[in-house]
Amino acid sequence: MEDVGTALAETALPAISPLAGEPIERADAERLAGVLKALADPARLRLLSLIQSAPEGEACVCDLTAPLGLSQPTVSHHLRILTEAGLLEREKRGVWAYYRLVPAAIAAIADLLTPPRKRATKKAR
Amino acid sequence: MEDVGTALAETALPAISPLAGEPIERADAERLAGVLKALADPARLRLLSLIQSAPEGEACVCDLTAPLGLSQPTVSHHLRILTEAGLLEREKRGVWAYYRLVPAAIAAIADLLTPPRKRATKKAR
DNA sequence: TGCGCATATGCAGGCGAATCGATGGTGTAG
DNA sequence: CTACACCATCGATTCGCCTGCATATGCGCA
Repeated sequence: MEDVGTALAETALPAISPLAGEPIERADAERLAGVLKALADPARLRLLSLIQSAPEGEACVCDLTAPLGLSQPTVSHHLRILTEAGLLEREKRGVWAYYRLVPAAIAAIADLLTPPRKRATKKAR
Repeated sequence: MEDVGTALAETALPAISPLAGEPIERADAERLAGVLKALADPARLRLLSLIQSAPEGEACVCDLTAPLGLSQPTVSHHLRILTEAGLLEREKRGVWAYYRLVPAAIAAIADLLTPPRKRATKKAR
C-alpha cells in the first residue's frame, strides 16, 4: 500500500481546494478522500483526541487501549492508518512507541474546507 | 439509517472539538465520523466541487452524471448521502432537483479541525 | 387522460475495512 | 542468559459501502 499520507505531509496536499475555483481532478479527489477516510472513523477520532489531550501531547499504545475499549492489535492498526495519513508521527523510546499529532496536516485539511472565500488565489497546478 | 446530517445542520455539530480540551465522547466521535465519512469519497468530493463551481452555485443530477462518469442512480445516491449529512440542500423545481452547498456545514467541520489554538473557549456542553 | 423525461428507491454482486486471536520481534530487567 | 513487557504483523471473519441494473415515483405536456 502506498502511503497516501506522505503525499499530505511532504507535498502538503497540493492546491486541491474542492470548494473553490474549478472542479477538482479525479486523482486529487482520491488523494483527499484517502486522507479524509483516515479521519472518518470514531476510533481514530478518539485516538487523535486522546493523544492531543495527553500530558505531554503524546501517548503510547498501552495508554490508549483501555480508554478505547479495543484490542491492542486494533489500536495499533488505527495508529498505523493515522500515521500513514500523515496525521500522527511515531517516536520509539525504548520499548514504547509514542505518538503525537502533526498539527500542520490537520490544518491543511481544515484549509481545504474553508475556501468559500477566495484566499490567495493559489493557482491550481 | 437515521440522518446523521440533521445533527449537523440543526444542532450545528455540538461543541465536539476532537483536537482541543479533553478527549471526546464516544457518541460525539461517531457523529463527527458520520459526517466525515460522507466527505471521504472521491465521487462525493467531486460532486461538491462540481456543484460549487457550477454557474449559479447549483446543479441538477443530469448535469453531474456525465462529468463524474457514474450512472444516474449512483449519482443520486451520493447526493442523498451528502444531503443527509447536511452538506447539501435540495430544491426541486419542476422535474429537476437542484443541489447547492451548505457553507455553514462545511465551515463547522473546518472549525473542528482548526482548534489547536484556543479560540473563544466555547464551553463544551 | 396518457406519454415521456428527470429522479429516487430496491436489489444484489463485489471489494475494502474493522476487529480479534495468535505470533514474532525487540528492548529491559533481573 | 533468561524471562517479561510492549508493540507490530499475519490470517481469518464479519460487516458495510460503492456501483449498476431494474423499477417505481412525480411532474409537465399533448
